[in-house]
Amino acid sequence: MLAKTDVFESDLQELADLSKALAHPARLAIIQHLAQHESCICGEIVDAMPLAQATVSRHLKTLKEAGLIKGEIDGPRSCYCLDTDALARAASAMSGYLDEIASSAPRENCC
Amino acid sequence: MLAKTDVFESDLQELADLSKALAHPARLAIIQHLAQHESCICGEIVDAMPLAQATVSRHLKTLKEAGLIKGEIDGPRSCYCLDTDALARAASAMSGYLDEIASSAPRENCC
DNA sequence: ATCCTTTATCGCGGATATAGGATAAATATA
DNA sequence: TATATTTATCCTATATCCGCGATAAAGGAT
Repeated sequence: MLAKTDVFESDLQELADLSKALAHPARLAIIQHLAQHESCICGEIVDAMPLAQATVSRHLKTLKEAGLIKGEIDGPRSCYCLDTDALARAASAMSGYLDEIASSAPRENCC
Repeated sequence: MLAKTDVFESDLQELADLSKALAHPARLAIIQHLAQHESCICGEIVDAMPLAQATVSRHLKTLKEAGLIKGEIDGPRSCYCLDTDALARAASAMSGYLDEIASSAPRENCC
């Protein structure tokens, strides 16, 4: 893209990036899985998803690039887990935006 | 897509769709603009965005298809405004998901 | 050293997303 | 009726996303 997005405020850009990371059910399911299970071995995530290993690995990379999860490549095993601080910041940013919208006065005079 | 996404739970699919609608700074800016201004004439939204009219119109369509905004085509003018009920539901769904994640026990034993 | 297991990456094909010029449609106005 | 205004849509180009088979990389096991 021709960098036309640079003209938007950085907080909106960050929130858009976060939304993009959340914009796939597989990634939402991976986050949920990591939250609900002790283990975070990659193979178990793959088994829990109805997708090929390569596809899951790609989603994990996307989540890692977004900073929502952490991963340690440990030889033939990889350990993934949530970045709880980052997720808390993400939740805060998202609810901050949506609450600000929700608290705006309704427009009865149109639509 | 080969309908592979159908295998995910519908609530995750809906949340992913919502996230996708929010996954562009222009759309976030449009929502913010509609929340902050009385008027919701399309032309004013176009003027407020650093994008071409055709591009803004497409983003508006995306938001409308996601159910986040309402629009009335009224001759040569169009009136757009927030669907506050839908946005409230969206905020609830998003925070419900993220809070559930955040409330999961942290995993000190890995990563 | 040779397999075996696990995971990341590459490469391809197909589907979407994004941007915007050009144009059409709808209506108000002169 | 002719014109101007406003907005949606069409079209094209480009970029990104998605899924997955194939392969590479990195250890562990025998």
